[in-house]
Amino acid sequence: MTSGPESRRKTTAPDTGAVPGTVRPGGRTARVREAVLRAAGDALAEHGFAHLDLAEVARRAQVGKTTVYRRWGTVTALLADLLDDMAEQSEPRTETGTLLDDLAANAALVCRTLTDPRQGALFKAVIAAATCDTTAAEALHRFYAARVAEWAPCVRQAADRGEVPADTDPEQVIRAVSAPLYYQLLTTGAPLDRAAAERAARSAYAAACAGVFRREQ
Amino acid sequence: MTSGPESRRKTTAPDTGAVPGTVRPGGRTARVREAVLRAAGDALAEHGFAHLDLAEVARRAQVGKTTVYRRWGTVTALLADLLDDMAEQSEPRTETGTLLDDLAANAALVCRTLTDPRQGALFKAVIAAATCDTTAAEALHRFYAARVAEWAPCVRQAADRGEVPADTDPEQVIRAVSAPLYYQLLTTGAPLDRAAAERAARSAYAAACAGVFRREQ
DNA sequence: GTGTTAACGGGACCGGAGTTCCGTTAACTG
DNA sequence: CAGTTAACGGAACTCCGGTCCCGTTAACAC
Repeated sequence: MTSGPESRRKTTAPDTGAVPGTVRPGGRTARVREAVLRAAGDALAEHGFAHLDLAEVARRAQVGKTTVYRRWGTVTALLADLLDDMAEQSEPRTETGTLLDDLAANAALVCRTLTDPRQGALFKAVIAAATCDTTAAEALHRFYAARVAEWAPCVRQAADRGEVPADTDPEQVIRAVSAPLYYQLLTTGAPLDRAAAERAARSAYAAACAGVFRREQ
Repeated sequence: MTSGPESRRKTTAPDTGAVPGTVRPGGRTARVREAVLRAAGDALAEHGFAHLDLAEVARRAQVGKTTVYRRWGTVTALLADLLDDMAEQSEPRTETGTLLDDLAANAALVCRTLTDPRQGALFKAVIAAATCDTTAAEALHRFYAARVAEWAPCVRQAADRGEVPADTDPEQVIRAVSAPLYYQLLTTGAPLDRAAAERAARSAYAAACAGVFRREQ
């Protein structure tokens, strides 16, 4: 009863089940992706997550509405892709020689990122998306895991120098630097300034020295 | 040219500009509000912020769709009202006698709240809403300001006892307890367990003792 | 170069969120 | 206990986000 595969052979390919953009990722496809991600970032910085619609993104990117829906489908999926794209352009870690200064540098970097109108808006949006969508949440976890892993070595070096207990978990220290900054961004109206960054670094440093972040047992 | 106020006097009142529910807040109006807030909480725990629509809330609450749109209008406004409602039912602070234990009690409370399926979902949703809507953001700030103010006294008492520097800012200490818990909830997949709460309390305590949260100068 | 077909793009289409209209119910006043 | 009218509720309507269809363009293979 099934119509044979040779019947109705059209120029339109049968669905391969795969996501569009994976078989011929060059040229036009790459240009479209770039334009859409840029437009999405712009729209996000203006309207925020709640009022972001794919049709408008398509318009801004001068790309067919259908294309955006076919390749990304949902706002959260687009955000996840945007975050993955951004993960590739992270500033390299600086090394100062002391743990406190390294942490301060990290805090300043986080602070700068969250304060930047464009990046800040993006992060807020992705966090919002992550609260209600698994795909976005996983992208966010991946992103922070990578960032934390990049900065962890400075804690390991400090442990070698004897600045903190030898069995200190480096990743916990790095997260302790970011936590108060994100918390302040989300739950208070107060602006993220240099003092807040300084405090975040000193707080994480004091806790690490006190042995709060030592591994279990 | 304006039609006089006596012309066309209908039974329907002219718009007073005020939000419905403020002039006759008793009886039916109160019942409607209660039913809608309950239904909104239920829907939120199920679908999350992104897929919450007011029509469904109205259906669950067995209330006219029009009523919900008239009184709240947007999802974020409804969330703000829901948060204000929740702010009234906070558990009272416990007093243990030492700062570290007080902070641990606070951390445990926050942890319990965020872990609870219903309250946790609500908080995630409100945070998401706050990232893109001023009304929700203000409600969130009010909420945390109240919570922080409730717990601040334990730091003040500790300062009197000499546990921490006298010019320690109590609110910063309390926020330092919550920050890592919220950060973990949002940016990692790791579950919020007792150990995380314990760490949050000890970290804030160590930093406070080290004088990180002293007021400017 | 030529051929295949992945990927794009315009336009018609559809469903449901949000609005408007107006009649009904019941909260407050005296 | 009436009278006034704030607030509710059903139903029709509008508008637009998201989908579908199908023709066009151009990436990759040879």
